[in-house]
Amino acid sequence: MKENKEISASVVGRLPRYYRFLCELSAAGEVRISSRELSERMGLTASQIRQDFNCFGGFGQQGYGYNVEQLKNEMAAILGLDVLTPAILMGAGNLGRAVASQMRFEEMGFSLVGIFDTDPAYRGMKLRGLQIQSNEKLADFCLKKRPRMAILCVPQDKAPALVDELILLGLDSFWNFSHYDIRAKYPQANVTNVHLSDSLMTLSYSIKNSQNGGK
Amino acid sequence: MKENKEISASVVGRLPRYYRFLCELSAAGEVRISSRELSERMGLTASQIRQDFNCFGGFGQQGYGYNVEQLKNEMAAILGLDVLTPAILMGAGNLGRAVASQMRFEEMGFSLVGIFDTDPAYRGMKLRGLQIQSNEKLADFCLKKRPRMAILCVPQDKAPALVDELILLGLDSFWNFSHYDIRAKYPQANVTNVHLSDSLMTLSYSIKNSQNGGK
DNA sequence: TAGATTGTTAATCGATTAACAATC
DNA sequence: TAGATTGTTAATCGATTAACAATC
Repeated sequence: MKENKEISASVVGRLPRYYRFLCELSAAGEVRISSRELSERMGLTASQIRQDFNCFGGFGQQGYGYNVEQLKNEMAAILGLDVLTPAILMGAGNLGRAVASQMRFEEMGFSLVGIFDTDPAYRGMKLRGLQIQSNEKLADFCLKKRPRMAILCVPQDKAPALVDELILLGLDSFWNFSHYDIRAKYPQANVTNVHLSDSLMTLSYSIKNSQNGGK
Repeated sequence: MKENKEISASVVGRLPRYYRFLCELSAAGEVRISSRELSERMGLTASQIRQDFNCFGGFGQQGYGYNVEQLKNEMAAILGLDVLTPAILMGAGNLGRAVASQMRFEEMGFSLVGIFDTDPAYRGMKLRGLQIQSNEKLADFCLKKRPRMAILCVPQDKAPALVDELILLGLDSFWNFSHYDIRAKYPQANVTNVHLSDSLMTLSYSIKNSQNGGK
């Protein structure tokens, strides 16, 4: 793997999709694939695919293409799926519970080790075999289990203080479902934002600006 | 509004965030804002902000800046939030229920008019005052209520056939939480994808490629 | 060897930033 | 009027695409 140059966000953003297609090809028993074939399946150019892969090294073979299994494994290693980062869920509301019960964390480079919510109504409830705990137990828990990543599913106004606390407790990575801008205050943190409402408004834009517009 | 040129996806992707900041400014009672001030708050360049706004028309005034209230309203109109598109939720699993109960559809240009799930276990359950219905009632429902958008929260393998059906029933827009590539088959559909697992893998990448790497 | 397809360099395209004249 | 800030054009930067020599 070429460790020198920084990989652009555009390239990184395409990696999970490459990985997904390679998993499907692998599951379907395909042994080799050319950049042209892959480009047709994925709706990209073959050039882009080769450029993207070559950010990380030459995984192909001239005249042959790429070995599906090998490329899939390379991709998993690049994405860091082979090392599990311990993660906690903060906020066990509708969205938090959906995320906790639905995501296959272990296949995505994480293991969910704790779930916290301030609301006593959830106390005792279990998700994925994990009991929902009070935030009062957070500090102790972090000392013992050393989670590194937090999934932020708390209400907007609770996010800033909570992030401050989590940073103090040694976490440095966030999967952020709130609109709080973590990177503004902690530029060194690893942050991936999921802004569902932004995504929905984007759809509104494209509907109202399509041929049929308002209908 | 300049109706001529197509607006790039990069610009459209920034509109909801502009709108969000303008709502906050408005709520805080701010009357005017300059592109420089806004750029500092948002972490963008003033140039970019002015370029973005001017895709849609000149909303500012030289020497003064922008009127917060007016700009907010313009933004809402551009995003099409003032017209509600009727939408249905397909799939009332964890994620579907979270989305249905959490999103403020009416503030984002949509109204949720129906919820459907094949699983009889959900029959009778209510979300936002809407009863979860059997898919058998879908065709009749669409004839009556004419939903235009569907939120796809169904398992991977159910998506292709379901989209075929929804297209036949007159829907042309999708908020897609599955990995099924709707646009490949229906290039004219309005589609916004939410790929939670891709998002999570992206975070894994940035963690494992940060200074501390694997830890 | 001949054919295929990569890895990589060069060309193009688009998006972002800088600069500044227009003007409130 | 003088100062501020837009709208817009030009310059820069980065990402995508095309081309092709290297090579399996």
